[in-house]
Amino acid sequence: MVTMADVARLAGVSAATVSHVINGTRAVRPATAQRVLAAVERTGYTPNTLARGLARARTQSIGLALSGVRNPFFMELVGTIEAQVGRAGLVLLLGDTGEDPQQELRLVQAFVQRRVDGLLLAPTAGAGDRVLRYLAAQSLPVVLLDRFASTALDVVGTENEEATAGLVEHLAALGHRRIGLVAGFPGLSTTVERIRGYRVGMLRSGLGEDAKLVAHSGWRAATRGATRALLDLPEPPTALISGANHITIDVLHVLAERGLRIPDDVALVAFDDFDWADLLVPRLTAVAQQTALIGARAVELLLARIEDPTLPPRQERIPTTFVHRDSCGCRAR
Amino acid sequence: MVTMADVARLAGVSAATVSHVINGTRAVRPATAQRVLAAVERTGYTPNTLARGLARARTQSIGLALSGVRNPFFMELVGTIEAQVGRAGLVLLLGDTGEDPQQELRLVQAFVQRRVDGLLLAPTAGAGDRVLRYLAAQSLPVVLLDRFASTALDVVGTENEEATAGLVEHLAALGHRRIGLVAGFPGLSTTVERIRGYRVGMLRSGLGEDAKLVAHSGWRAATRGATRALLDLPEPPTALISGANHITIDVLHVLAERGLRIPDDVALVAFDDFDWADLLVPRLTAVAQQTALIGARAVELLLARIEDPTLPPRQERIPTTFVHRDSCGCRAR
DNA sequence: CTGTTAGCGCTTTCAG
DNA sequence: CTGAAAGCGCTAACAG
Repeated sequence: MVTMADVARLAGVSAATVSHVINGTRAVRPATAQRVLAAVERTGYTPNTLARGLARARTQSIGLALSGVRNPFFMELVGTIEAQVGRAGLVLLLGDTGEDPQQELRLVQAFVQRRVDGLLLAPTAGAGDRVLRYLAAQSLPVVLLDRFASTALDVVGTENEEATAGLVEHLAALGHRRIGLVAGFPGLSTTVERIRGYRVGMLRSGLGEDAKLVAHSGWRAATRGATRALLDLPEPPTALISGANHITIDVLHVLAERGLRIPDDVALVAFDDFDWADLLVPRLTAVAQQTALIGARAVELLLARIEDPTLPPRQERIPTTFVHRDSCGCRAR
Repeated sequence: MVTMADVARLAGVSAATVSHVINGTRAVRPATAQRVLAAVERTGYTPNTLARGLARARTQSIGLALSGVRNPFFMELVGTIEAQVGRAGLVLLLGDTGEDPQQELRLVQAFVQRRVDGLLLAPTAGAGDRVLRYLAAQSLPVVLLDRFASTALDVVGTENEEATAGLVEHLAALGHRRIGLVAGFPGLSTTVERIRGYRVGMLRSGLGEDAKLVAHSGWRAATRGATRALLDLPEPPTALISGANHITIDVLHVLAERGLRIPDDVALVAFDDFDWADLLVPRLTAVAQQTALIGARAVELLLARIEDPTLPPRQERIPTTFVHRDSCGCRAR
């Protein structure tokens, strides 16, 4: 591996000069610069970012920790974030928390050890304590993704409550009285907020609260079990709301396995939209998160905070859009 | 930020000793070790991986470069690879090539500068030259993903040709004579192999070659256009094969927009399966790639090569599985 | 079993 | 406009 010293020798200058022409960090006589550049070219020199990072205490990299296997929504987010980060000339370190606080902590520590300049994190449900405290101690620029787990940090996420309430009201307006919710991973702020939104919607629609109508899911098997339990109620719901991306797929599977027709036997609306949602029969009515916006905004906030760590914490709610299709039973449009 | 020297001072030992107890790299008197560990604990010391990497010429990180936005299949791959890499105690740097050779080169260079220990790359179509040559010059452990773009490097990918031929034969056995193919991104080895497989299948089935029956797609708009063109042929195909993941979604959209019924108006089979493929009506018949296996194997090969860079190049073809459902027109099972 | 001493490759004062 | 030199924080001989 060719080093800066090699280039310096070949160009007949000092390492300092090489460094400066490479970084454009001080004026260099054009002729000298030319020789350096030529030497770089000839040797195929590539700066060693480790050494640079060590000297500068800046690595031009940021960490992203979330739970992707669990959630297609996050995989989309990874895409938009990677693009954004790349455009800023930074490199992305990616890790999967698996929704496990232990793993999450390990991951975040690994990132810290790598001296990332900033961190994007979708905190796990149990995270409240450990990771957030650890992060605070590191005074590392952080923005939380999707989940409002702290008011002391920047957070970018979706407006969950009103969106879910809207879903309920839509169903209620169609005459549904028993509306079930298959809620997301327990303990996440998104889950909590969507459940709250569901309640608000029920109340506003003059429908009582019936705790039995909200099913608490977990990992895949649990989600299907919870859905079946809902359908097995003495008085089963006539309409279902799926609380998230991956849940929708499970709900659809269960409905199919029971031979229930949508929307006639049971209407369905979902939180989170898909590429292929209008390929289903009936086409899926859903609330869509603005993934690209969320990702872009999160990166912006992080870069700003890296620039100026003293900024007051900002919490941003990105609005959803309602995609009115047919599974709600409207024969829409 | 607390440094190793701080810990050493607090524990009343030399930095060398601290280093050795942390890395378990030489025997240390238990009592001493205890003091060091205690000091680490008290100070909340976190090793600086940059410095370590600089000294060891090893970063415990690997780079992954592919085109995710373009391809859900790759996003799945990212998931399995991340898990595998994490399990090995390494960190993953992720970058998106956008199927653009320029961007790909920049990305790979960024990874090299970061001194990743190894690289996983799904080379772009135009990559043959630049990147691969650059990589060769770096003598960096590399394994290519999905695309057989070099015989000098390790490659892990799917068995494309026979799988596609099988799809054709399946359709032909059902009586189809005009079978169309919506091929993938031009120039990729996967695309080339699947087209070849298509031809083989046609020949074996006693169907001639008709170049007009294979549509060459590109980015999204192009894919839909190509599909429409196929359907607008004077003698349109009675069956369609989708050449990849994302193409299937576009094909389905076009079919829907034309009001064509599957499989009656046109049968459809696809390369690549989905989570939700059996939620469609009719359920989609497809050839599934073993994503998890591909990812796992790629990481294994890379780790092995990092251990021993002199290994001869290995090229592995992971077999596909045929998921027989209804869109082919069999009313299967 | 432990400490000293060189680096690893780059950046950045401080002089000139 | 340019060079010398002192680190950045850690590892790894080399001595004891």
